[in-house]
Amino acid sequence: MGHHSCCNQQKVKRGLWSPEEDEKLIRYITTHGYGCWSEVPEKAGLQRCGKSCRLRWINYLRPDIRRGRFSAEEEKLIISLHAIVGNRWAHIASHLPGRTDNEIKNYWNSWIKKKIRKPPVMSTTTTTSSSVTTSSPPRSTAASDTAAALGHHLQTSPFATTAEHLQLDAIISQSLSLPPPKLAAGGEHSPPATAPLPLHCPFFMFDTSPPPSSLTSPVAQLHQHPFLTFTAAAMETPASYQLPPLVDGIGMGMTAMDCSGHDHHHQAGSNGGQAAAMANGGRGCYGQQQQQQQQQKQEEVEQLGHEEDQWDDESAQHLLMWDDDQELTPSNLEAMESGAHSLLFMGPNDHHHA
DNA sequence: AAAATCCGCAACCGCGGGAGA
DNA sequence: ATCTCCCGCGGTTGCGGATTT
Repeated sequence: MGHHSCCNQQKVKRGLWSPEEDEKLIRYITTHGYGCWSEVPEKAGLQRCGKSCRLRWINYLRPDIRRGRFSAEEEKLIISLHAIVGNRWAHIASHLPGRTDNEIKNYWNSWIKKKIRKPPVMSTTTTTSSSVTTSSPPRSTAASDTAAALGHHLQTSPFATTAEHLQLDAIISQSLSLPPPKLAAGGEHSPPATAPLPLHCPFFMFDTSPPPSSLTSPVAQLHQHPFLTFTAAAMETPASYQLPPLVDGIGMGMTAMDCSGHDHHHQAGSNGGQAAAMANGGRGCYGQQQQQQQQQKQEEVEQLGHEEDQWDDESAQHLLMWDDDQELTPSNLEAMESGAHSLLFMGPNDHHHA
């Protein structure tokens, strides 16, 4: 395994940076800038490759870098953005000033993944904070529809333009920074008027095209649900009620997983925490035919040891775990609908895996 | 107290894409 | 049209401190 082309020279140092090296790099960049990274090491008197210098500067030495723990708001933002764009860490980082993609990636891979593995305790007595989400209805907004359409387009079209990516970016930014828009008026499936969803509720990037009129099942009625607008195609396939793809393959092949398992234990999808979750307003939702699979999984989970530390984060309290080897069944959907679910959270996807 | 294990984080690696020759 | 260089990104590794046994 050779090093990167810029690192082929002899005497290129690797590993941790010393304070002296940091100082040299800072001094050089603050006085000269970094026009061409490949030239930086030589001009700065460093025995590093340009790539290493760039990484060190961007991830650690930049003056505007923000260090320390992620705040609750940042955490929610990460969750929401990840639900939309998936593992595009640089994209997510662009919405979190002072945070680097590397930092967010590490954060997600450790902390949030751990949370997904240690699911919430579904208490019947809701907390004060959860009262917001349990009563919050699904909502659909013009912005989310636009984002959904854009997301679908960017995913499916090889000719998507930079402007379209920027547009999606703008919508995301706006939606995450402005107060939740009012619910659309009217509609036979209008949700009850309740408090707006909290910040952490992400968009749904599903196809919002109307279902065939022939569909009259509860599943089909979900199309009218402003918050659960799955594709008609997905709903029409009895064998596998899989969620339609989100942006860049997010949600591909993801299917429903039990959310009210015994002992409140849930497991995210395997393959390194590839999981999605759906809030269910504090209620469990089961697919009966999933029970056996679930039990098997539960046993595996229990063998892994138990969650003594409970998942008490508000933003994660009502997540229904999904796994990519299980199916989203009509009964699941009905249960979700009746529970006035407020959050759909899509975890990392593994569509890159073979 | 020492060894083993876990976990967070910094850094590396490989790949894809854009720009320029 | 092709090649080369460089940048930026996501995935992965490995170090070192913290925690557990």
